[in-house]
Amino acid sequence: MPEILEVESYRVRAESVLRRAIVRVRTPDAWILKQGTTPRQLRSLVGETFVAARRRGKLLLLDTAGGPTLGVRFGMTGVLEVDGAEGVEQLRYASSRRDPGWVRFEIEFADGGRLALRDARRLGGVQLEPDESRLGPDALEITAAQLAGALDSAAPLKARLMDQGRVAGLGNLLTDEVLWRAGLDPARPARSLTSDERRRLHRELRGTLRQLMRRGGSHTGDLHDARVPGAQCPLDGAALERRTVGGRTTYSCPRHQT
DNA sequence: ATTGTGGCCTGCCCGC
DNA sequence: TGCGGGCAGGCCACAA
Repeated sequence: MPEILEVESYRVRAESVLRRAIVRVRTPDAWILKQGTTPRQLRSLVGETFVAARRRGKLLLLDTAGGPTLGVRFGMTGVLEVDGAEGVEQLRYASSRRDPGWVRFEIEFADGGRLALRDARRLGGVQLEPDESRLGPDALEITAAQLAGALDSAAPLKARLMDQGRVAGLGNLLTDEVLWRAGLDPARPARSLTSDERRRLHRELRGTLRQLMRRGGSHTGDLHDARVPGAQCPLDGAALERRTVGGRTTYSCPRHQT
């Protein structure tokens, strides 16, 4: 499940394709072309070079010098391959199989290298000129004030944190981990947080993302192994609650998340 | 406008 | 051993 941490590691890896001439674009699966992007438009990348690898939330952005910007989304099982290697060593739920039929999009460079999207479940996507303005502030950079703005809502706290238009980058696992660490009930109305609780959430959000980045990804959280039916809270031993919040399976501790 | 719901996709895992 | 059903979840269309 590529969340912000995995996509950031893809972005770093994608920097190695900058300034390399694009000689071929393959689009074997038209399904993953989004927002009306056509194979013909994508072939206009031939002759260009990428000059910057950016990221906003879970969206990877590859800018060309004079041509369009390429946007890549990874869905749940998407993997970025660069010159045959993967940007993330172990993606939970993403099979490590290298089925050639799972390559949905591929760019070849003059030196023989390549950049490819491999996605077993086809939930990822590729498009030219993605609308970045639809995304909220990036979760790795978000300020306390921006977070407070994102939480001005009656919607459940978790739903708001996962709304990519409000905060960009958090998925189901990271959100559960952050709220568990912050001791906040995912189902609480977002605007019910006190200023102390908002400060705590902001601090835990930043700390969690940085720590899990160093550990190796969204699946390395302290709550992660307990996100199974019947497990106990790793913090206080209470029986974890499993429910649906914001449309997503949610694990939380009824004792210390209030 | 805001919030919630269902569906898409398909590999994987569990129980029979 | 094979098979069916449920599940995973990012994202989008649509409903209320």
